[in-house]
Amino acid sequence: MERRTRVRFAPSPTGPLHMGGVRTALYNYLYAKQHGGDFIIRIEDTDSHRFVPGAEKYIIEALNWCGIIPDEGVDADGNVVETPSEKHPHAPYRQSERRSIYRKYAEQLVNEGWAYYAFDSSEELDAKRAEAEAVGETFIYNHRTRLGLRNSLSLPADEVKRLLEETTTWTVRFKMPENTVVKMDDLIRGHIEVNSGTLDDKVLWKRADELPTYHLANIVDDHLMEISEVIRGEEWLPSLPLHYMLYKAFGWEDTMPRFAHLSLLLKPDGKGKLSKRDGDRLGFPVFPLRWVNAEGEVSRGYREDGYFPEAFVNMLAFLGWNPGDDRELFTIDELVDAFSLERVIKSGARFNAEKAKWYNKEYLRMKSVDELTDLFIPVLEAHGIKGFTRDYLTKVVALVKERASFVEDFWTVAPYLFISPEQYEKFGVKAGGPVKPADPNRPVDPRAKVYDDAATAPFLAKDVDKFWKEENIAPVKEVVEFVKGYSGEFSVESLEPALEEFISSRGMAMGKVMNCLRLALTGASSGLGIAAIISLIGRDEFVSRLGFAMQRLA
RNA sequence: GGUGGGUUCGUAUAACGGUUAGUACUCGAGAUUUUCAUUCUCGCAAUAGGAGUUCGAUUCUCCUACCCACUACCA
Repeated sequence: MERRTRVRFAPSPTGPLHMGGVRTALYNYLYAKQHGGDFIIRIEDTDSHRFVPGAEKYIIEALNWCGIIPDEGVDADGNVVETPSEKHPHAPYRQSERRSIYRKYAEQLVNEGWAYYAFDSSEELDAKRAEAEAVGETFIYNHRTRLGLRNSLSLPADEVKRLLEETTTWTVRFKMPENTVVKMDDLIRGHIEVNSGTLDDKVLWKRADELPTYHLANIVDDHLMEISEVIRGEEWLPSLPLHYMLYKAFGWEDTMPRFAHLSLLLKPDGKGKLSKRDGDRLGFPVFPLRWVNAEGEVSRGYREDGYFPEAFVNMLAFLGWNPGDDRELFTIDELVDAFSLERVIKSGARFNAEKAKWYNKEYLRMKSVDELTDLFIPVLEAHGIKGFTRDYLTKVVALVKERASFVEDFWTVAPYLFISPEQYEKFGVKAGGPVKPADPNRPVDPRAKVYDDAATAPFLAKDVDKFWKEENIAPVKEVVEFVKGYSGEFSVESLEPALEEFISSRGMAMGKVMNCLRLALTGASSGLGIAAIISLIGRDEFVSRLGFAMQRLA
C-alpha cells in the first residue's frame, strides 16, 4: 500500500532564510508536487533564546517569492495556521504552540526505559567539558559517563522524586544503547551504519521552559503529521541514528519516513560552507530577500538585486541536481516533472555568482518586451526619470534587451536615451584648449533630466580625444546637416541605410564619423547604433545635442 | 581527537566496467558589426595519490591525503 507523499520544510525562525535553506525547501516542494503529495511548512521555534522577530514572516515571504507555495501549515495570507481545519488538520504548525503535546512522549520514553531524568546543571556540564578539554579529551554524556552524573539512573529513587518535584532545571535524556549497530538507509547516500556506542545521550525535553529539543519535537511532529519523506540538510546526517532509535523506541518503525540528506552549499572560493560574509566579501546575495537585522545591518537579497524568481529557482535547483541531459533552463513546473532524488549530487556544491547572472540573462531574454517595459518603469523612476511615453519605453526596451542581464541594465546601458550628455570634460578632453562652460540657455529635451554635477553623470566615455579629432569634425557637421534635412521616416529601417549611403558617397570613413557622432550624441565611446539613437531621441534633440557638443568640445 | 559524509576541467556537472572523458558558465582567439554588446566558429582546461579486483576501472574494494558536517538544555 503506497502512502500519500507528505513532506515538510521545517525552518527555525532564528534569522533570514539562507539560499541553501531555500534549496532544501525547493527540493521538498518539487518532490511533493511530483508525487502528487503535500508540502507542509512547520516552524521549529523550540529555542526561545534564539527567536528573531520577523524571521518567520521573512521565510514565508521568501518562499512565496520563489513560487514555493505550501499546501499546509501556512494559509493564503501567509500566516502560519494556528487552529486545525479540514485543509490544515495538523495545526498548530508552530512548535511553540504545540508544547503541551511533547511532554507525555518524553515521559513515555522514560517509563519504557528509553530515557531518563537528568539533573546536571549547565554549569556542571560546562565544567566537565572544560575539564576534559584540558587533558585533550572530549566529554560525552553517554553510557560511559552517565552513572557518574546526577540523573535518575545514578541517584536513589526518593532523591529523584524530590528533585523532580522541587527543581525546574532538569531534562529528559535519551538513553543511547551501549553497543547497537544502527542500520540506516538514505535516499541519496545509500546504506549507512553507525554504532550507537559512539553517540551521546541527547536532551529530549527541558523542564525549564517545558519545551522539547529539536530531536524529540521533530520525530513526534513528523509522526503526527504523517510525513513520508524527510528531505533536509547534510548537517542532520550525524543525528540520523538518534532519530532511527527514537522511531524504534516509540514503536513507529513501520511508518517511519524515508530520509534524504542534501549536501551543503559551499563558498565560491576557499574552504567551508557558504556564509553571509562571503556574499559581502564577493559581492553577491546569499539571501533570497533583503534583510535588515536588529543592529540595522543590511544583507542584500536576490529579489532586490534584480533577479527574477524563476532564474533564482532554476539556478538553485541546479546546485546539486541535474536532469541527466544538457538542458539547463527549467521553469518550476518543469522541475517538478524532471526532479528526482536519485540524481541529487552527494558532494557539496560551490556557489557560482557568474552562473546565477547568466540564468537571469536567459530569463530576461525569454520575457516579452511588454512585460519588461512594465518592470522598467519603476527602475527609471528610481533614477528620477519620468514623462516618457510607453511607446518610447517599449522601443528602448526592444533595443537594449539583448545587452542586458537585469532590468536595471536597460538604464545603465543607455541612459542617454533619457538624458542629454553634459560634462564631456569630466572624461578627459584635453585638446583644443580650455573647455567652455555649459550654456545655461541651451534648449534641452523637456523630458530629460540634466546632470549639472559631472560626478553624478552616468556617462563613461574614456576615449574622447581618440574620437573627437579635428579631421572628423567637418564630416560630422555634414552628417548633422544631412539629418536636419532628412525627409524620410525617422526609423532605424529608413535612417540606417540613408546614413550609410550618405557617408560612403562623400568618401568619409564610416567608423570615424560614426564614433565621433556617438560621442557627441551620447557622451560615450561605445554603445547603440547611431541610427537607432537618432530615431529614438528625434530630430530636435539630435540637433540640440550636436550643437552643444560642437560648442563644448570644439 | 572521535563519528559520519564527500573528492571528474577554475566552477556546476555528464559518462550500463569499454567514449578522442561530453555539456554549460568563466576565460582566450577569430568572424560579424559604425563602436560596444549580441550572434556564430574555434580553443584552453579534469577523473586527488597509491594498491587491488578485471581482458579492461572515472565507475567496484582497500589504504593514504585533502575537504565538509556533527560532536550544546541550537536547530
